[in-house]
Amino acid sequence: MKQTTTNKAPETARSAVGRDGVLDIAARLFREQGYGSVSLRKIAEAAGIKAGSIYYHFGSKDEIVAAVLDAGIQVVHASMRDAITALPADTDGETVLRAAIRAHLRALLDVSDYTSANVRIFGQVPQSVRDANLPTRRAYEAEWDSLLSQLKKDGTLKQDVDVRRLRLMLIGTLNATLDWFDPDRGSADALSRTYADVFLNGILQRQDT
Amino acid sequence: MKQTTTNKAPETARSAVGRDGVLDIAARLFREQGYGSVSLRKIAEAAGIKAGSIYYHFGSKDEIVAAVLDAGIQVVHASMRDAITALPADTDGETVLRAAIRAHLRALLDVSDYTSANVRIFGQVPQSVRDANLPTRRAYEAEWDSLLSQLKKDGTLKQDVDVRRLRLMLIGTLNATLDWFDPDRGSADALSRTYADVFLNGILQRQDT
DNA sequence: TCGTTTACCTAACAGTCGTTAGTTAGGCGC
DNA sequence: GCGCCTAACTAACGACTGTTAGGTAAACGA
Repeated sequence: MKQTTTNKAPETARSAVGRDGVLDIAARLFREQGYGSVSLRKIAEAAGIKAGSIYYHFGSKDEIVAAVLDAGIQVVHASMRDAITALPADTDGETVLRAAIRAHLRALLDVSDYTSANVRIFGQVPQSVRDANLPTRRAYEAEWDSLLSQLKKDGTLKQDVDVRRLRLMLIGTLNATLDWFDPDRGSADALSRTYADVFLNGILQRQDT
Repeated sequence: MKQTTTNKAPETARSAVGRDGVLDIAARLFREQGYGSVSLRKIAEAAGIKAGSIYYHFGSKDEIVAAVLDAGIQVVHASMRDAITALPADTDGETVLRAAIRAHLRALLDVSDYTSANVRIFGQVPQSVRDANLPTRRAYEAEWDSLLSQLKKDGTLKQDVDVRRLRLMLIGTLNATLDWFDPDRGSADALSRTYADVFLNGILQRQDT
């Protein structure tokens, strides 16, 4: 999603940001300021070009924001899938779930302006743009449901958990972190361990010690 | 926060919505559509008046949205405090925490457009408006920290929980519900029980059966 | 009955928005 | 050297924004 200029770096005009560069900048601004406060003129200025020039790369503002949203899910989806497929086949369920949580949180907080922009602005964009992002979202949700269902079947999770509800709760909790996370107070990885501890074992002091 | 017309119902002009009525409508629109897409003209139209007339009741759009944000926290704060002070003094810690979770979720999902509007638009409003809402927020957060600290001290909670982090996680999780909650799929109270079960006991199948 | 207050109205302001049309200049293949 | 492609530019469009100034009509206290 980054990797501008596959070969020789164009440098045609002064700026040389190109389509990918504009998209990177749009994602960063959307993450920082939300959807409504980011105008095409702001994006253009940050990219060192003029507002009208954006229409050489994109057909509309909606097209930009839709591209940002899709890329955001694809990044976190790939991050989560890679994390769990990289584990040995006989890894226990708890470890797999911890890895998935860590991968999601990493993409959200450390790696990708696209993923954080998606979480931040999804609720602010026009309905049509939201709808266009839904298939990509559903694929990611299905990946989680598949993982959680398997963990339920193999006895890692309690048998009375509602997979869909648990997935909504999990992803909602992780995404909410974006509102208050401060890297100076602790890394995303440390936070993911806390999250996993709470979800897996709860916060209640247990009698059976 | 509702209760328009303490005594005789003005009915002066045609609409008779008044300041409180405009605020109610603004809160509803903000909850439904977010901050950026709700103009003063939309609020005015929904209230049956003209845009300029809003300036009789409020000095600016920021003043409206600030009033909505403050009321939103006050409603959920009162809901949560009332719920726990209504319990008998010797109520066990787990029950108190469950009551607090239920009260927050009720205010958010069932009772108040103000609370849901706050959660929805807080991240979208200008910095100055956010700052103005902070003292009210901090008071509510302090109430939670006080509750969680006491539960930790009396041994209800594990001794290694970080109160601040747990509070951020808890409220973040509850608020995230707003993005997907559908009353047709289950009540807010039923959902709050699921939340409490997960947070208190975790989702892991336990060996000690 | 008169003056004041309350709650609205109309009309316009300057600014910003997404978007479009037409133009320009550098680099590459032929 | 000529023509094309790429990536920008300028200038303007209509729509919409928050906001203001000044006017109006109904209700109320004296």
